[in-house]
Amino acid sequence: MDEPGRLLQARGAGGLPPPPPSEPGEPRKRDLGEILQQIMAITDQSLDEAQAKKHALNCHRMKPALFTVLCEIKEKTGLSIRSSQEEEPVDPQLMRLDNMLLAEGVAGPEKGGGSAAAAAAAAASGGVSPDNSIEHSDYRNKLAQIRQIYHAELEKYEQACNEFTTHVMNLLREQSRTRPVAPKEIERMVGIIHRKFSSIQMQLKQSTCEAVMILRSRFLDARRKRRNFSKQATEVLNEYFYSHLSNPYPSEEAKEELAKKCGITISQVSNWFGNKRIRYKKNIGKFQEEANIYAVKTAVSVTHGTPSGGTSPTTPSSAGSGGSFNLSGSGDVFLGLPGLNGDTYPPAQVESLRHSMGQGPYGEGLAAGQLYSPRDMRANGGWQEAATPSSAMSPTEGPGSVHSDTSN
DNA sequence: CTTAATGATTCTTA
DNA sequence: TAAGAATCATTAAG
Repeated sequence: MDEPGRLLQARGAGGLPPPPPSEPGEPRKRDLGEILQQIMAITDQSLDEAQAKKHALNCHRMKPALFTVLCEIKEKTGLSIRSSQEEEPVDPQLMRLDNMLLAEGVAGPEKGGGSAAAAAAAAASGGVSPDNSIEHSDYRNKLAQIRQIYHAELEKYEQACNEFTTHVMNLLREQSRTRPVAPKEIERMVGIIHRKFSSIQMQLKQSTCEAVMILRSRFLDARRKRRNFSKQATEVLNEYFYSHLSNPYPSEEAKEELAKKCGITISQVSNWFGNKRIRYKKNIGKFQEEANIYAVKTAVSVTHGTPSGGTSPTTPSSAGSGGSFNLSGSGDVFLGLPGLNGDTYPPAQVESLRHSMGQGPYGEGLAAGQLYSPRDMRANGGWQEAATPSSAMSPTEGPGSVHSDTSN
Protein backbone atom coordinates (compact mmCIF):
# COMPACT_ATOMS: atom_id res chain seq x y z
CA MET A 1 0.00 0.00 0.00
CA ASP A 2 2.50 2.55 -1.00
CA GLU A 3 0.47 4.25 -3.63
CA PRO A 4 -0.65 7.14 -1.49
CA GLY A 5 2.90 7.71 -0.60
CA ARG A 6 3.73 8.08 -4.22
CA LEU A 7 0.93 10.43 -4.82
CA LEU A 8 1.97 12.55 -1.92
CA GLN A 9 5.43 12.53 -3.16
CA ALA A 10 4.28 13.65 -6.51
CA ARG A 11 2.17 16.45 -5.12
CA GLY A 12 4.83 18.12 -3.12
CA ALA A 13 6.87 20.46 -5.25
CA GLY A 14 9.79 19.86 -3.03
CA GLY A 15 9.54 16.17 -3.54
CA LEU A 16 12.06 16.21 -6.25
CA PRO A 17 14.96 13.91 -5.78
CA PRO A 18 18.15 15.71 -5.01
CA PRO A 19 19.95 16.64 -8.16
CA PRO A 20 22.51 14.11 -9.02
CA PRO A 21 25.93 15.19 -8.02
CA SER A 22 27.66 16.48 -11.02
CA GLU A 23 30.88 14.85 -10.17
CA PRO A 24 30.02 11.19 -10.49
CA GLY A 25 27.17 12.04 -12.79
CA GLU A 26 28.58 10.32 -15.80
CA PRO A 27 27.36 6.83 -15.15
CA ARG A 28 23.99 8.10 -13.97
CA LYS A 29 23.38 10.10 -17.09
CA ARG A 30 24.06 7.07 -19.10
CA ASP A 31 21.73 5.20 -16.88
CA LEU A 32 18.95 7.63 -17.47
CA GLY A 33 19.41 7.62 -21.15
CA GLU A 34 19.22 3.89 -21.16
CA ILE A 35 16.06 3.84 -19.20
CA LEU A 36 14.40 6.38 -21.40
CA GLN A 37 15.34 4.47 -24.43
CA GLN A 38 13.92 1.34 -23.02
CA ILE A 39 10.71 3.10 -22.14
CA MET A 40 10.36 4.47 -25.61
CA ALA A 41 11.05 1.12 -27.12
CA ILE A 42 8.38 -0.63 -25.11
CA THR A 43 5.67 0.26 -27.56
CA ASP A 44 7.49 -1.42 -30.36
CA GLN A 45 7.81 -4.67 -28.58
CA SER A 46 5.52 -7.57 -28.26
CA LEU A 47 3.29 -7.77 -25.26
CA ASP A 48 5.30 -10.35 -23.47
CA GLU A 49 8.50 -8.59 -24.14
CA ALA A 50 7.01 -5.35 -23.01
CA GLN A 51 5.75 -6.90 -19.82
CA ALA A 52 9.12 -8.25 -19.07
CA LYS A 53 10.73 -4.94 -19.80
CA LYS A 54 8.22 -3.18 -17.65
CA HIS A 55 8.95 -5.38 -14.77
CA ALA A 56 12.62 -4.83 -15.22
CA LEU A 57 12.11 -1.10 -15.30
CA ASN A 58 9.96 -1.22 -12.24
CA CYS A 59 12.72 -2.84 -10.41
CA HIS A 60 15.31 -0.44 -11.62
CA ARG A 61 16.89 1.62 -8.93
CA MET A 62 16.21 4.83 -10.77
CA LYS A 63 12.57 4.17 -11.06
CA PRO A 64 11.27 6.16 -8.10
CA ALA A 65 13.16 9.21 -9.15
CA LEU A 66 11.92 9.08 -12.69
CA PHE A 67 8.43 8.45 -11.55
CA THR A 68 8.46 11.48 -9.34
CA VAL A 69 9.74 13.65 -12.09
CA LEU A 70 7.04 12.46 -14.40
CA CYS A 71 4.43 13.16 -11.80
CA GLU A 72 5.76 16.62 -11.38
CA ILE A 73 5.72 17.38 -15.06
CA LYS A 74 2.30 15.99 -15.53
CA GLU A 75 0.82 17.96 -12.70
CA LYS A 76 2.30 21.18 -13.96
CA THR A 77 1.05 20.77 -17.47
CA GLY A 78 -2.25 19.38 -16.38
CA LEU A 79 -2.92 22.30 -14.11
CA SER A 80 -2.58 24.85 -16.81
CA ILE A 81 -4.82 22.90 -19.12
CA ARG A 82 -7.54 22.24 -16.67
CA SER A 83 -7.85 25.30 -14.61
CA SER A 84 -9.72 27.03 -17.38
CA GLN A 85 -12.49 24.51 -17.66
CA GLU A 86 -13.18 24.21 -13.97
CA GLU A 87 -16.03 26.02 -12.31
CA GLU A 88 -19.09 24.67 -13.96
CA PRO A 89 -21.62 27.47 -13.94
CA VAL A 90 -24.44 25.51 -12.27
CA ASP A 91 -26.95 24.77 -14.94
CA PRO A 92 -29.82 27.23 -14.64
CA GLN A 93 -32.29 24.71 -15.90
CA LEU A 94 -31.26 22.29 -13.24
CA MET A 95 -31.75 25.00 -10.72
CA ARG A 96 -35.20 25.69 -12.06
CA LEU A 97 -36.11 22.05 -11.85
CA ASP A 98 -34.76 21.83 -8.35
CA ASN A 99 -36.72 24.83 -7.28
CA MET A 100 -39.87 23.50 -8.75
CA LEU A 101 -39.50 20.13 -7.18
CA LEU A 102 -38.82 21.81 -3.91
CA ALA A 103 -41.86 23.98 -4.26
CA GLU A 104 -44.03 21.04 -5.15
CA GLY A 105 -42.79 19.21 -2.13
CA VAL A 106 -41.27 16.40 -4.09
CA ALA A 107 -37.79 17.26 -3.11
CA GLY A 108 -36.87 18.78 0.18
CA PRO A 109 -37.65 17.79 3.74
CA GLU A 110 -39.56 14.63 4.33
CA LYS A 111 -43.22 14.99 5.07
CA GLY A 112 -43.54 18.67 5.71
CA GLY A 113 -42.77 19.59 2.16
CA GLY A 114 -45.38 17.34 0.74
CA SER A 115 -48.22 18.48 2.88
CA ALA A 116 -47.21 22.08 2.49
CA ALA A 117 -47.36 21.73 -1.24
CA ALA A 118 -50.68 20.01 -1.05
CA ALA A 119 -51.95 22.82 1.09
CA ALA A 120 -50.65 25.30 -1.41
CA ALA A 121 -52.38 23.39 -4.13
CA ALA A 122 -55.55 23.48 -2.12
CA ALA A 123 -55.25 27.19 -1.73
CA ALA A 124 -54.52 27.60 -5.40
CA SER A 125 -57.62 25.69 -6.35
CA GLY A 126 -59.44 28.50 -4.68
CA GLY A 127 -61.93 26.44 -2.82
CA VAL A 128 -62.57 27.26 0.77
CA SER A 129 -65.16 24.62 0.38
CA PRO A 130 -64.82 22.08 3.10
CA ASP A 131 -65.72 19.08 1.06
CA ASN A 132 -62.83 18.89 -1.31
CA SER A 133 -60.51 17.31 1.16
CA ILE A 134 -61.08 13.99 -0.51
CA GLU A 135 -59.58 15.08 -3.76
CA HIS A 136 -56.73 16.71 -1.99
CA SER A 137 -55.92 13.61 -0.07
CA ASP A 138 -56.02 11.85 -3.36
CA TYR A 139 -53.73 14.47 -4.76
CA ARG A 140 -51.46 14.10 -1.79
CA ASN A 141 -51.34 10.37 -2.27
CA LYS A 142 -50.40 10.68 -5.87
CA LEU A 143 -47.82 13.28 -5.06
CA ALA A 144 -46.38 11.06 -2.37
CA GLN A 145 -46.19 8.28 -4.89
CA ILE A 146 -44.27 10.44 -7.29
CA ARG A 147 -42.11 11.60 -4.47
CA GLN A 148 -41.33 8.08 -3.45
CA ILE A 149 -40.41 7.01 -6.93
CA TYR A 150 -38.35 10.10 -7.37
CA HIS A 151 -36.40 9.53 -4.22
CA ALA A 152 -35.89 5.88 -4.93
CA GLU A 153 -34.54 6.67 -8.35
CA LEU A 154 -32.43 9.47 -7.05
CA GLU A 155 -30.93 7.21 -4.47
CA LYS A 156 -30.27 4.58 -7.07
CA TYR A 157 -28.41 7.07 -9.20
CA GLU A 158 -26.51 8.37 -6.27
CA GLN A 159 -25.49 4.91 -5.28
CA ALA A 160 -24.48 4.00 -8.79
CA CYS A 161 -22.54 7.20 -9.04
CA ASN A 162 -20.69 6.50 -5.83
CA GLU A 163 -19.99 2.96 -6.82
CA PHE A 164 -18.68 3.99 -10.14
CA THR A 165 -16.61 6.72 -8.63
CA THR A 166 -14.93 4.45 -6.15
CA HIS A 167 -14.38 1.95 -8.87
CA VAL A 168 -12.68 4.51 -11.03
CA MET A 169 -10.69 5.76 -8.09
CA ASN A 170 -9.48 2.29 -7.40
CA LEU A 171 -8.52 1.87 -10.96
CA LEU A 172 -6.63 5.08 -10.95
CA ARG A 173 -4.95 4.17 -7.75
CA GLU A 174 -3.97 0.92 -9.29
CA GLN A 175 -2.63 2.72 -12.29
CA SER A 176 -0.77 5.20 -10.18
CA ARG A 177 1.62 2.39 -9.56
CA THR A 178 2.75 2.39 -13.11
CA ARG A 179 1.97 5.83 -14.33
CA PRO A 180 1.80 9.19 -12.73
CA VAL A 181 -1.65 10.02 -11.51
CA ALA A 182 -2.06 13.43 -10.00
CA PRO A 183 -4.76 14.13 -7.46
CA LYS A 184 -6.05 16.77 -9.77
CA GLU A 185 -6.59 14.16 -12.35
CA ILE A 186 -8.61 12.07 -9.98
CA GLU A 187 -10.60 15.10 -9.05
CA ARG A 188 -11.27 15.78 -12.67
CA MET A 189 -12.30 12.23 -13.27
CA VAL A 190 -14.69 12.37 -10.37
CA GLY A 191 -16.05 15.62 -11.69
CA ILE A 192 -16.69 14.09 -15.07
CA ILE A 193 -18.43 11.14 -13.55
CA HIS A 194 -20.58 13.36 -11.42
CA ARG A 195 -21.51 15.49 -14.37
CA LYS A 196 -22.54 12.45 -16.33
CA PHE A 197 -24.65 11.18 -13.53
CA SER A 198 -26.17 14.51 -12.80
CA SER A 199 -27.28 14.73 -16.39
CA ILE A 200 -29.14 11.51 -15.79
CA GLN A 201 -30.55 13.00 -12.63
CA MET A 202 -31.64 15.96 -14.60
CA GLN A 203 -33.66 13.74 -16.83
CA LEU A 204 -35.22 12.17 -13.80
CA LYS A 205 -36.02 15.56 -12.38
CA GLN A 206 -37.47 16.71 -15.63
CA SER A 207 -39.78 13.79 -15.96
CA THR A 208 -40.75 14.10 -12.34
CA CYS A 209 -41.61 17.71 -12.92
CA GLU A 210 -43.71 16.74 -15.85
CA ALA A 211 -45.51 14.14 -13.82
CA VAL A 212 -46.22 16.64 -11.09
CA MET A 213 -47.46 19.15 -13.60
CA ILE A 214 -49.80 16.65 -15.12
CA LEU A 215 -51.01 15.64 -11.71
CA ARG A 216 -51.57 19.22 -10.78
CA SER A 217 -53.48 20.06 -13.87
CA ARG A 218 -55.55 16.95 -13.39
CA PHE A 219 -56.53 17.86 -9.91
CA LEU A 220 -56.58 21.55 -10.10
CA ASP A 221 -58.47 21.88 -13.28
CA ALA A 222 -61.84 22.32 -11.74
CA ARG A 223 -63.50 21.58 -15.00
CA ARG A 224 -62.28 18.06 -14.77
CA LYS A 225 -63.07 17.61 -11.14
CA ARG A 226 -66.18 19.68 -10.88
CA ARG A 227 -68.09 19.59 -7.66
CA ASN A 228 -71.61 20.75 -7.44
CA PHE A 229 -72.14 23.45 -4.93
CA SER A 230 -73.75 22.49 -1.72
CA LYS A 231 -77.50 22.63 -1.51
CA GLN A 232 -77.29 25.48 0.87
CA ALA A 233 -75.01 27.46 -1.39
CA THR A 234 -77.28 26.97 -4.36
CA GLU A 235 -80.16 28.08 -2.23
CA VAL A 236 -78.44 31.26 -1.23
CA LEU A 237 -77.52 32.02 -4.81
CA ASN A 238 -80.96 31.27 -6.11
CA GLU A 239 -82.50 33.35 -3.41
CA TYR A 240 -80.48 36.29 -4.50
CA PHE A 241 -81.10 35.65 -8.14
CA TYR A 242 -84.83 35.43 -7.90
CA SER A 243 -85.17 38.25 -5.49
CA HIS A 244 -83.22 40.43 -7.87
CA LEU A 245 -84.68 39.04 -11.00
CA SER A 246 -85.17 42.45 -12.47
CA ASN A 247 -81.49 43.00 -12.36
CA PRO A 248 -79.59 39.94 -11.37
CA TYR A 249 -76.18 41.51 -11.43
CA PRO A 250 -74.72 41.46 -7.99
CA SER A 251 -72.21 44.14 -7.21
CA GLU A 252 -68.72 43.26 -6.24
CA GLU A 253 -69.66 43.66 -2.64
CA ALA A 254 -72.70 41.50 -3.05
CA LYS A 255 -70.63 38.88 -4.80
CA GLU A 256 -68.18 38.92 -1.99
CA GLU A 257 -70.94 38.50 0.49
CA LEU A 258 -72.47 35.66 -1.47
CA ALA A 259 -69.14 34.01 -1.88
CA LYS A 260 -68.52 34.11 1.81
CA LYS A 261 -71.96 32.87 2.56
CA CYS A 262 -71.68 29.98 0.13
CA GLY A 263 -68.11 29.05 0.80
CA ILE A 264 -67.10 29.60 -2.80
CA THR A 265 -64.97 32.14 -4.56
CA ILE A 266 -66.12 35.38 -6.06
CA SER A 267 -65.38 34.17 -9.54
CA GLN A 268 -67.48 31.14 -8.84
CA VAL A 269 -70.29 33.44 -7.89
CA SER A 270 -69.76 35.32 -11.12
CA ASN A 271 -69.77 32.09 -13.05
CA TRP A 272 -72.89 31.00 -11.35
CA PHE A 273 -74.72 34.20 -12.15
CA GLY A 274 -73.47 34.18 -15.68
CA ASN A 275 -74.70 30.66 -16.19
CA LYS A 276 -77.90 31.35 -14.39
CA ARG A 277 -78.78 34.42 -16.37
CA ILE A 278 -78.15 32.83 -19.70
CA ARG A 279 -79.91 29.63 -18.82
CA TYR A 280 -82.81 31.36 -17.26
CA LYS A 281 -83.22 33.56 -20.24
CA LYS A 282 -82.96 30.68 -22.62
CA ASN A 283 -85.73 28.75 -21.07
CA ILE A 284 -87.68 30.70 -18.57
CA GLY A 285 -90.42 28.15 -18.41
CA LYS A 286 -88.07 25.60 -17.03
CA PHE A 287 -87.17 27.89 -14.21
CA GLN A 288 -90.63 29.01 -13.30
CA GLU A 289 -91.08 26.46 -10.61
CA GLU A 290 -87.81 27.35 -9.09
CA ALA A 291 -88.65 30.99 -9.32
CA ASN A 292 -91.88 30.39 -7.53
CA ILE A 293 -90.24 28.47 -4.78
CA TYR A 294 -87.75 31.17 -4.10
CA ALA A 295 -90.28 33.88 -4.46
CA VAL A 296 -92.34 32.22 -1.80
CA LYS A 297 -89.36 31.75 0.39
CA THR A 298 -88.44 35.34 0.07
CA ALA A 299 -91.94 36.49 0.58
CA VAL A 300 -92.19 34.46 3.73
CA SER A 301 -89.05 35.84 5.13
CA VAL A 302 -90.18 39.30 4.22
CA THR A 303 -93.28 38.94 6.24
CA HIS A 304 -91.20 37.75 9.08
CA GLY A 305 -89.39 40.96 9.14
CA THR A 306 -86.79 42.43 6.86
CA PRO A 307 -84.41 45.22 7.41
CA SER A 308 -86.19 48.52 7.44
CA GLY A 309 -86.73 50.20 4.14
CA GLY A 310 -86.44 46.95 2.35
CA THR A 311 -89.73 47.32 0.62
CA SER A 312 -89.39 50.87 -0.37
CA PRO A 313 -89.19 50.91 -4.13
CA THR A 314 -87.78 54.35 -4.18
CA THR A 315 -84.86 53.64 -1.99
CA PRO A 316 -81.82 54.65 -3.90
CA SER A 317 -78.81 52.55 -3.66
CA SER A 318 -77.65 53.49 -0.29
CA ALA A 319 -74.14 52.45 0.37
CA GLY A 320 -75.74 49.42 1.87
CA SER A 321 -74.33 46.05 1.05
CA GLY A 322 -72.46 46.16 4.23
CA GLY A 323 -75.05 44.00 5.79
CA SER A 324 -76.31 41.88 3.03
CA PHE A 325 -77.83 41.68 -0.37
CA ASN A 326 -80.60 39.80 1.29
CA LEU A 327 -84.23 40.52 0.94
CA SER A 328 -84.18 44.20 0.51
CA GLY A 329 -84.58 43.98 -3.22
CA SER A 330 -88.23 43.31 -2.89
CA GLY A 331 -89.14 44.56 -6.29
CA ASP A 332 -89.31 41.07 -7.66
CA VAL A 333 -90.56 39.23 -4.71
CA PHE A 334 -94.03 38.99 -6.08
CA LEU A 335 -92.74 37.27 -9.12
CA GLY A 336 -94.52 34.06 -9.77
CA LEU A 337 -96.51 33.59 -6.69
CA PRO A 338 -98.19 30.37 -7.42
CA GLY A 339 -101.62 30.59 -8.83
CA LEU A 340 -104.22 29.10 -6.62
CA ASN A 341 -105.75 27.06 -9.35
CA GLY A 342 -102.64 25.04 -9.84
CA ASP A 343 -101.47 27.02 -12.75
CA THR A 344 -98.32 28.30 -11.32
CA TYR A 345 -97.47 30.87 -13.91
CA PRO A 346 -98.93 34.25 -13.52
CA PRO A 347 -97.34 36.26 -16.19
CA ALA A 348 -100.32 38.46 -16.54
CA GLN A 349 -100.31 39.28 -12.90
CA VAL A 350 -96.71 40.06 -13.02
CA GLU A 351 -97.14 42.24 -15.98
CA SER A 352 -99.87 44.26 -14.40
CA LEU A 353 -98.08 44.50 -11.14
CA ARG A 354 -95.02 45.74 -12.80
CA HIS A 355 -96.83 48.26 -14.74
CA SER A 356 -98.54 49.41 -11.67
CA MET A 357 -95.22 50.25 -10.25
CA GLY A 358 -94.74 52.80 -12.87
CA GLN A 359 -91.63 51.30 -14.32
CA GLY A 360 -90.73 49.23 -17.30
CA PRO A 361 -91.67 45.63 -17.54
CA TYR A 362 -88.88 44.70 -15.23
CA GLY A 363 -89.85 46.60 -12.18
CA GLU A 364 -87.75 49.26 -10.68
CA GLY A 365 -84.27 48.95 -11.89
CA LEU A 366 -82.77 50.11 -8.70
CA ALA A 367 -84.07 48.20 -5.81
CA ALA A 368 -82.93 49.00 -2.37
CA GLY A 369 -79.33 48.68 -1.48
CA GLN A 370 -78.08 47.26 -4.71
CA LEU A 371 -75.11 48.35 -6.62
CA TYR A 372 -75.62 47.47 -10.19
CA SER A 373 -73.07 47.22 -12.82
CA PRO A 374 -73.30 50.09 -15.23
CA ARG A 375 -73.78 47.81 -18.17
CA ASP A 376 -77.22 46.87 -17.09
CA MET A 377 -78.54 50.36 -16.89
CA ARG A 378 -80.00 50.19 -20.30
CA ALA A 379 -82.72 52.33 -21.59
CA ASN A 380 -85.32 49.72 -21.02
CA GLY A 381 -84.12 49.11 -17.54
CA GLY A 382 -84.09 45.38 -17.92
CA TRP A 383 -81.30 42.86 -18.26
CA GLN A 384 -82.78 41.21 -21.28
CA GLU A 385 -85.99 41.63 -23.16
CA ALA A 386 -86.65 37.94 -23.31
CA ALA A 387 -85.82 37.49 -19.72
CA THR A 388 -89.12 38.30 -18.33
CA PRO A 389 -91.63 35.54 -18.00
CA SER A 390 -94.44 37.68 -19.25
CA SER A 391 -92.96 38.13 -22.65
CA ALA A 392 -91.25 34.84 -23.06
CA MET A 393 -94.02 32.51 -22.24
CA SER A 394 -96.74 31.82 -24.59
CA PRO A 395 -99.97 31.74 -22.60
CA THR A 396 -100.91 28.43 -24.03
CA GLU A 397 -97.70 26.84 -23.18
CA GLY A 398 -97.03 25.37 -19.82
CA PRO A 399 -93.53 24.89 -18.54
CA GLY A 400 -93.71 21.21 -19.14
CA SER A 401 -94.37 21.63 -22.79
CA VAL A 402 -91.59 23.96 -23.44
CA HIS A 403 -89.76 22.60 -26.36
CA SER A 404 -87.33 25.30 -27.10
CA ASP A 405 -84.59 23.08 -25.97
CA THR A 406 -81.51 24.29 -24.32
CA SER A 407 -79.43 22.53 -26.88
CA ASN A 408 -77.18 21.66 -24.10
C1' DC B 1 -75.86 3.57 -20.48
C1' DT B 2 -78.27 7.82 -21.62
C1' DT B 3 -79.48 12.22 -20.57
C1' DA B 4 -80.20 16.34 -17.90
C1' DA B 5 -77.99 19.48 -14.81
C1' DT B 6 -74.26 22.23 -13.82
C1' DG B 7 -69.78 24.51 -12.92
C1' DA B 8 -66.02 26.17 -15.69
C1' DT B 9 -63.73 27.84 -19.76
C1' DT B 10 -63.24 30.21 -23.90
C1' DC B 11 -64.55 33.18 -27.30
C1' DT B 12 -67.17 37.20 -28.89
C1' DT B 13 -69.21 41.53 -28.23
C1' DA B 14 -70.40 46.12 -27.00
C1' DT C 1 -63.65 44.73 -19.16
C1' DA C 2 -67.65 42.37 -17.80
C1' DA C 3 -71.55 40.09 -19.80
C1' DG C 4 -73.31 36.97 -23.34
C1' DA C 5 -72.97 32.81 -25.85
C1' DA C 6 -71.23 28.50 -27.03
C1' DT C 7 -68.99 24.68 -25.49
C1' DC C 8 -66.63 21.43 -22.51
C1' DA C 9 -66.37 18.04 -18.83
C1' DT C 10 -68.12 16.15 -14.89
C1' DT C 11 -71.85 14.79 -11.83
C1' DA C 12 -76.24 12.95 -10.79
C1' DA C 13 -80.59 11.07 -11.97
C1' DG C 14 -83.37 7.95 -14.83
